[in-house]
Amino acid sequence: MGKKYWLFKSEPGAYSYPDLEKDEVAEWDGVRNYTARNYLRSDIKVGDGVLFYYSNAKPQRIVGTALVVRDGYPDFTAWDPKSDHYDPKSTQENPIWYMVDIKPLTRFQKEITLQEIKNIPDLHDMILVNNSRLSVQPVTATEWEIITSLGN
DNA sequence: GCCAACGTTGGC
DNA sequence: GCCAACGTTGGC
Repeated sequence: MGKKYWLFKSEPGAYSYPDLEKDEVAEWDGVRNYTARNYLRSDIKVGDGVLFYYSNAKPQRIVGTALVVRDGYPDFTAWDPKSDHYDPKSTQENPIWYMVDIKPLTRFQKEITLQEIKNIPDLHDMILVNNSRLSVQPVTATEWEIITSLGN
């Protein structure tokens, strides 16, 4: 399997790119959507590229890239009753939710806004454009190339 | 702040 | 298993 590409969303007030740079490695926890979970559990692998997107921001935009440094493993925050992401249906024997670890790669010199993406015909098929709700989504190699060459 | 789109829940 | 009702996300 070759290298694959993804887009992860975060609200900058909840977890920003500078937070990732400070932490050096982030556990991408708290995803509670089955489509996104399937990607995290089965498809996202060490070495894959991640576009870091700010949702609910002004403007919404991609601010940089990150690198996957750990394959999917159970999201233990689901087991913690004190966590905002607690889910009593998930157990250590039968975990429901998964996460990966990422580290910062490059912070864009020029951030790419959602509006710019919508203005580029070759990016019109991005899930970001067509299903704005999915918080972990695949990106094609072509889309990755266009966006990173504009940003860096 | 509004609301469309989407995902999940639960009654049947 | 279907689908209506509800809750959430996130763009505008």
